[in-house]
Amino acid sequence: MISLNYRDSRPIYEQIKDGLRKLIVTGAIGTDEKLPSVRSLATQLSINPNTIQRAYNELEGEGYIYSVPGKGSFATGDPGADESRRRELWEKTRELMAELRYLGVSQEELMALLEEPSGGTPAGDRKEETR
Amino acid sequence: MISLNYRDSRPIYEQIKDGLRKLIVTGAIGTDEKLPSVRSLATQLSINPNTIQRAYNELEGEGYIYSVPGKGSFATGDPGADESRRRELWEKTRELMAELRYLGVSQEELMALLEEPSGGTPAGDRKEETR
DNA sequence: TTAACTGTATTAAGAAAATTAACACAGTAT
DNA sequence: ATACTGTGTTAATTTTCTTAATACAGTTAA
Repeated sequence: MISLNYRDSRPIYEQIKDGLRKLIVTGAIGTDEKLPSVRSLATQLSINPNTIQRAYNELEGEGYIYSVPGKGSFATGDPGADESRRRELWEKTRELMAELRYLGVSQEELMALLEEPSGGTPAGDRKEETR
Repeated sequence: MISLNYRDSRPIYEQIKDGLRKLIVTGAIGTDEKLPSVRSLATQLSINPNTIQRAYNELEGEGYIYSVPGKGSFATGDPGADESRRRELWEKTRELMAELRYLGVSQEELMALLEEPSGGTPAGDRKEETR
């Protein structure tokens, strides 16, 4: 369900946050669907429950999941309430696209990002220039 | 020129990398223009030169700057040679946009990201739903 | 009701990563 | 020469992340 990359410099709890968030926004985990319990996921990934707990706690802070003591943690249906997160992502996306343009990706290519929600690559690799 | 946020969980050298990269891709630092020296930037930000060195070293690895011992570090004109970085950004952008959609940003709004390279906000804030 | 789950909290220790410190060497420019 | 520049090294320090070992209370099913 989620895989950890120990060569990655980013902390484990961040990788878990990203992994779960991705599962949620892609619909792999539906609204109000139950997430693996803190302890079970910890066992499954062979890490400490506290690390999972931290990830869950922060995801709840971001509005992506909600937790009910005794029952479990579940995916939030509409996290759109928190304006801040949306602004943050919006800004980050703008910056990434600016950088892509700087790297030679054309306006037309960028439009592909809007159309096909899944696959795709920066496509037309420009011919090599020797520096 | 660059500001550090000590409340940010991300390491300083990462913040510096992002800051400089942004200055470069936005053109604030032009092609072959000299960046602040390792020592001067360290003094300016009140941090250790080694931390700056690490940021510069990694930025060079990513192709955004090049360094000449004795002279200084300069912005690369065409970093487009490294296909990997472009793929990475492309993928990351796709994911961000998927998440924005999940947060309720419409297809039309996303298009605004393509047209106006600078300002803008997620615009139409949908009316509040009480959860 | 007992047993096995759930989330949450706390305190301490350990491990890993980031940052600082103090140098040194060689190339460049004035 | 003097003062810059990037680069390299080693060690200590600080910060962050991760683990460990519990505990408590609510939930669920046998």
